[in-house]
Amino acid sequence: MYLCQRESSNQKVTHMARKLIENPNDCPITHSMNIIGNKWTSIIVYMLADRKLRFGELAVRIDKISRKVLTDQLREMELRGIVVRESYAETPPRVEYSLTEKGARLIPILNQLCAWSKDIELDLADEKVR
Amino acid sequence: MYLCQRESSNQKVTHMARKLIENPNDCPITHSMNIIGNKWTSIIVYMLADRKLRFGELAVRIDKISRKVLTDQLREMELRGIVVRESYAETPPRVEYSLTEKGARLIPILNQLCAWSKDIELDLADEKVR
DNA sequence: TTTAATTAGTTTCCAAAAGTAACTAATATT
DNA sequence: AATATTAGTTACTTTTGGAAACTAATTAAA
Repeated sequence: MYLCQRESSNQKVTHMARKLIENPNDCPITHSMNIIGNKWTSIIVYMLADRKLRFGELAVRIDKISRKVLTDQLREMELRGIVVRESYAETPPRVEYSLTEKGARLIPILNQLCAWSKDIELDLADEKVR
Repeated sequence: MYLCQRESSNQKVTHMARKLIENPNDCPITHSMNIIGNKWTSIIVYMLADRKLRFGELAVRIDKISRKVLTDQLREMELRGIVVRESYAETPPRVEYSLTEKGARLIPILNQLCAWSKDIELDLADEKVR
């Protein structure tokens, strides 16, 4: 029930591990949520829809994401086969992230999700409280 | 940037408030993630697809969810207009949750997500480590 | 007539995930 | 020698999620 970091690119295995929902019956929605059930994964996929982006480009486009969390998410997504990381031995370093086929197949679904959320009359709950 | 609990049904306002991603440009995917970007919301919606369910029915169907988190999620979803809570003054109490129109419109999207996740060859990352 | 059962939650306390800010390595440029 | 650049790390704090025991109100059973 843990997704465990293995050797990937040139990172050490720092035992970052995310707790997954147990899913003995292979409930597909549970499986889906174990992959994209967090704040950032879908946003990252969406940002990569058109073209590959460098780490820093992702960071500014997503704006409020911290570099640490962006790194963590990208690692997990790489492990899941949603993104590909390409690192160039240049100075300063260049690292590009792009969607895999599997990641790309999420895009139309995310578009529908966007349509769904736009469809929604601005409700009270969206107000900023405190 | 906080979603704040207001009077709902007969609960007191215990200042449970969830931090939302700031979204000044109304990015639709960010908006979506502020609504369903967590482990449980989609699973709860999916469980309610066919019919209304009582609190306890949801709890056993979702299995590993804790009662506290289930309560929290349902409150937030109610606030968001995704579910409706109907409480009957019986003993023992009966409380039923059902999807709103808005919630129901998520179902076809979740079905596609399920198809996407089933489509995926069982990858190494799914192994239970530790 | 105390005792148990039922349901929809709370409460307390602890673990895990997300976030912040400062720091680093390896050059290239000024 | 100092500064800039990029893709991260590190150490730390805050926020969220989770486990387990507890409660209220009433009916049913012993």
